[in-house]
Amino acid sequence: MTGNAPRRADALRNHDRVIAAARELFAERGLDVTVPEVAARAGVGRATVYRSYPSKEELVLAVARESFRALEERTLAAIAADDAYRAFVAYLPDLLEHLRRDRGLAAAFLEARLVPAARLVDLIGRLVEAAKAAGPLRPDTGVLDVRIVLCGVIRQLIVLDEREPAVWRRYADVILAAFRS
Amino acid sequence: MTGNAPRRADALRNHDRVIAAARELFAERGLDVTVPEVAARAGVGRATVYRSYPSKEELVLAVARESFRALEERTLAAIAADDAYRAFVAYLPDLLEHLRRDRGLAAAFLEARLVPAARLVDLIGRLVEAAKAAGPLRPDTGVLDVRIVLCGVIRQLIVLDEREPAVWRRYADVILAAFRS
DNA sequence: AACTAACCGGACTCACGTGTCCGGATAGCC
DNA sequence: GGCTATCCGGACACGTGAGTCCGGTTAGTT
Repeated sequence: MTGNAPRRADALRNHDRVIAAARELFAERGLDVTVPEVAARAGVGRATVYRSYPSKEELVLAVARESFRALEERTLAAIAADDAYRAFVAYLPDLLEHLRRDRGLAAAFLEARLVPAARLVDLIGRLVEAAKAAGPLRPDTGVLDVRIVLCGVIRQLIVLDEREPAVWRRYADVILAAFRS
Repeated sequence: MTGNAPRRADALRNHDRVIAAARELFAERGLDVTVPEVAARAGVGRATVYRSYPSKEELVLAVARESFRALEERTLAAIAADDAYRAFVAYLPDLLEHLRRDRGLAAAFLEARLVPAARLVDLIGRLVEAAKAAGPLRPDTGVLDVRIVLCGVIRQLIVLDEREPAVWRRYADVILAAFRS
């Protein structure tokens, strides 16, 4: 790690295989995928996975970090928009579509203990506050509503294993209605 | 069981202790309570619990059955009300208050595989349909919204361990807003 | 008071998933 | 082509919770 000694070629190749397998499996089936399953799909042994990522959480973060960063950027852009309300209205279906496509990302998003997830939820809270000042949202709306309503609906869509894009789109609209005054 | 032979006094006493302990623990902490914990609180051994209830699910049902029946009755009454919309508006905070008070009941309510829970959700769906005909609800609202929005918000309130009555009351209102057109 | 059938509960098995270890194999260098 | 540091992965240790079993005990009857 620190000494960044040149790692052996097979180690690098296996590392790539592991993260590719994890990316696929997490996206398809969420974070309940077990480490042995990831190892099997990658064609390596369990211990090889744990060598690159000391715990399953590290693996999850490695896979999801980029997606979180992208979502954060979109959120910041929406907050900074001229009309934060319109930006929020456009943002919601976009967010849900991303989460629908990647079950692992959605599951990570709902994991309040995960730092990037908590940060993103806070940002969305700030977006709601900004939107409130620019459009017809409930005056008492805040980050708690994001945590309860937005996260609750997303969690339930996952629990019920809903995959239909139209259904997810519809709930973007329903969530918006819940926030509106 | 079948021969309903007169059970010994100590067996009946232990049975009562077990169900009382289960009722308390489930209400306080939900269904994640383990069977050993129930046994310990009841002051009996594990096997004694399994004698009365062959599986944990049976125990849960035994504890929750009465509450489900009561909720079903209230739901049916609301469906049959003159103004189903007003009945629905009054019903929601009432339902949430019951679930807030009994975490085990709330957890059971969210367990779609549990027959009484599924039946209650269906009934609430019928209530929504009836209310739709009598008041300003979205025309495309139905039982799916109950499953996603109502159950989602309740699940998230539990996940975040929210216990404040005022917060639960507020979300009864927010859910209603989500259903409204 | 003695006897027996029923009950009690500690100890056990089983299943599953995370994380560790060490003997064997192999890549990279000389 | 040989040597060694590094990596590989099957086997293992651990923790948790559900559900079972059997020797000891006690309630209820005669």
